[in-house]
Amino acid sequence: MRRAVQRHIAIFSALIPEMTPTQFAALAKLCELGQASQNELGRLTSMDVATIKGVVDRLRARELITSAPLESDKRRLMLAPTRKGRAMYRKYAAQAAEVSRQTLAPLDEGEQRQLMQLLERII
Amino acid sequence: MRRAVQRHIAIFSALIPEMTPTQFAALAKLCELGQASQNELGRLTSMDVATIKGVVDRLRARELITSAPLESDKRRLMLAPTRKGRAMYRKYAAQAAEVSRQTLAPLDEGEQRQLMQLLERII
DNA sequence: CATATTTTGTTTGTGTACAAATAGACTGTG
DNA sequence: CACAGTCTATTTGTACACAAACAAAATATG
Repeated sequence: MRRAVQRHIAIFSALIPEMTPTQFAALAKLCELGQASQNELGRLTSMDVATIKGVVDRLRARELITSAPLESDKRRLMLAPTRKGRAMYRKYAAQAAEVSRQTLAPLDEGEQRQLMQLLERII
Repeated sequence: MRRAVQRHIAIFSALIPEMTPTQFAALAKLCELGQASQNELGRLTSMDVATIKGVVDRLRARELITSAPLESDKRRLMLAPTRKGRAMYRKYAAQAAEVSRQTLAPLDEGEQRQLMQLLERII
């Protein structure tokens, strides 16, 4: 599994050198949701609180997302993609699908579905 | 895949808290080989040169392995497990198999074999 | 209402993981 | 022999990934 992930990340970096798979995952999820708190986004992308903080910090530093404390719950840090972040997401959405395609390329379509289903079940 | 690896690591940590999966992988491979250069061990465990260095440093700090420059090729750093390292490996070899067993537990035997084979093919 | 508990976020420390630059040692070829 | 190219290891910098400890805010419960 570790090696498979390594290969997947290598393919991602080749096709989308502008950001990491983790950053893209967070940005993509946030674009789908429109907005979310940092903690929510972490849960939805399976990232630790410390990890998501780092990812969010880097996305914010690149002005791909914004963050602001929520008035109604001052603990929560609401995140939203910027125009630039949404543009970045749109730009690479198709490429991201291509990453999956290339990663699974050695398998035929049935095998690909099978692998995905088996992985789902051991999560 | 990332989530599956996360779960696998969590199971590993629960059963073998004394070391990380990466450290165990390196120690196990070195015990199987008897000895190897740092670079060789890195290649055989799919670790980057910088990564294997860190892993080796930590294993050596815990006196699980030794390292010495090779007389016949002064570039190479020959590694070997210590008595303590071999004992550690023996102690956890069965537990490591149990980690795999638990990780794959949601699948029946045929599905487990299938998953392994599919993963092999996308490496 | 008061306080115990939970939730959210931050900080620190350790451990992978990889790229790129560097240095020293070896090998092959002219 | 010389020296160009290769191999091994190190260093530095960036980016996940998680545990543990902490603080502040919100909620639950008596």
